[in-house]
Amino acid sequence: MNRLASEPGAAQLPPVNPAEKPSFSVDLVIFTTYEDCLQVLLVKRAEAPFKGRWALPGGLLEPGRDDAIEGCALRRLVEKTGVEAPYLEQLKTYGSCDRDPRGWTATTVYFALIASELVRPRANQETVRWTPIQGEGVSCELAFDHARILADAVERLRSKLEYTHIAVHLLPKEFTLPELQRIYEMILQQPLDKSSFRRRVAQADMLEEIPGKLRDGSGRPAQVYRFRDYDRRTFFPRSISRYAR
Amino acid sequence: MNRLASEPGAAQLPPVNPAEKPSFSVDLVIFTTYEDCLQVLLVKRAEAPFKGRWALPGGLLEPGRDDAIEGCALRRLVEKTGVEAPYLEQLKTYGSCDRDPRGWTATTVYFALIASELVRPRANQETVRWTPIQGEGVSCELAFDHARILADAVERLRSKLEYTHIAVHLLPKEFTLPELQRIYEMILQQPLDKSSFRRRVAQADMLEEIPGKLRDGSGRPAQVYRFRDYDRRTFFPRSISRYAR
DNA sequence: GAAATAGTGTCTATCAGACATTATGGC
DNA sequence: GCCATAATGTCTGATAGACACTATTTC
Repeated sequence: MNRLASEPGAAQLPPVNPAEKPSFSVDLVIFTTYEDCLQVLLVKRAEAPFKGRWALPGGLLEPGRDDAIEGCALRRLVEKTGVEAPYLEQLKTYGSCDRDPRGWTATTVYFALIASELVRPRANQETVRWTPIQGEGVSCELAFDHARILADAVERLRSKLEYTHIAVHLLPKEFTLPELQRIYEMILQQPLDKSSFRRRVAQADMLEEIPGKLRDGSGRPAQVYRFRDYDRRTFFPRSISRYAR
Repeated sequence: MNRLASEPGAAQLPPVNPAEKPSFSVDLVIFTTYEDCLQVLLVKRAEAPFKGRWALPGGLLEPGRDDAIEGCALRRLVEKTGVEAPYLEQLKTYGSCDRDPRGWTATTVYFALIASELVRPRANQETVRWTPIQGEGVSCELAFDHARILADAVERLRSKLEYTHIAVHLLPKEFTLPELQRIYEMILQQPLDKSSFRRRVAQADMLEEIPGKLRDGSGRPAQVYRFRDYDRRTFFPRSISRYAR
């Protein structure tokens, strides 16, 4: 509040050299659950830099094509997975002069949750594949700063699982409570008490049961539920980790 | 996972027309507490568009000057306030073709908390000023989509107050518990129970008392505390709103 | 002593966590 | 009947919220 009374705030341009603009892209961390494991979608880079390495899907924002950042993220998500109505949330923006050897770049990263049942079979496992999350990331080396980005996304996902219901977006429209609990345990990597988990879900009042039942290979069939309101955000009063045994 | 096996993921390449890059800027929501009210720093726009309107401070990222986005935010914050070590956190990135009449722009917004005692007296109240937060924003009309951005920042601040200790960054290094409680009440806009508040702070074990005391105009003097660790993030097990009476 | 504010003590309704018990299917 | 899993019931220790009470200063 001392120097520069001259600075006109956000008053920018016209006379800005466009070559001095940083490149601006949108990247995606797309999660699903598959074979009892949290998985992330990776693509293999066909060009230098990091040619041949696995990376998060994404690409340059195209001002002539995308009206807004989120629209760009959604478009690329649909292109990659065919899923039209995913859970999509902005994670963070990463930008510096040294995260890409080609120069100053900024990328806004979104993370998405989709049910694996909705993903259409992939054409080419050589260039696009699901990769299981182990700990904070994946076992292979990723291009650019994508390992860091993925770690941030996994942390955000785990954190939000503690106090929201977003895990339902990893399941198809109809599911059972044991299936939902399994998602939580899989991602949080710890067993949860069944009774407490069900009490918590009931209190949130976010599910409605469907009079039909689902049978399993063995044991008593489980009640099938439907998510009541895909838009409303449910917040739990306490952290779910306290349900750990 | 079906169409385009051609897309090389984040592969972006040299031959992109720089004129098609969106403009990329960094904006700041700088909060302080002052005269018993949460305040935000606004600057008056000197140029069109929105000439004469109040706006959030910020400006274009300069790749030749800033190594990273956060560095750019910190530089502009120091320029505006003189505060060297603020609390600074990335809020969100807003980008679309219609948020600025001049064309496609993206802006990464940071929000900062500083103690009003640390701000050096401003040079020119005509172009830069603190403005009290009322409800979700300020009473005057803001330029661009800054009203929406400010509302998001206020919401984030209130939300984080519920489960973290970030309010200490709005106070000078040494303060009393009634002062800290007053900050919480001011921002959350509800009275809190003194006993519960103190129990909560004690459990977080984030403050250490200084054997000296602070006297007030009237009544018993209050113990002065110092924040134990400005880097460690303290999380509370429960939401603080439950302490409301 | 009165007023004002800081700080402590205590009671209680609530509830998370633990675990036992019952329910319902297949074989 | 047995096994496996789903679903419900019950007990208890911990604690948030409420509020009364004590402490320490100024006037």
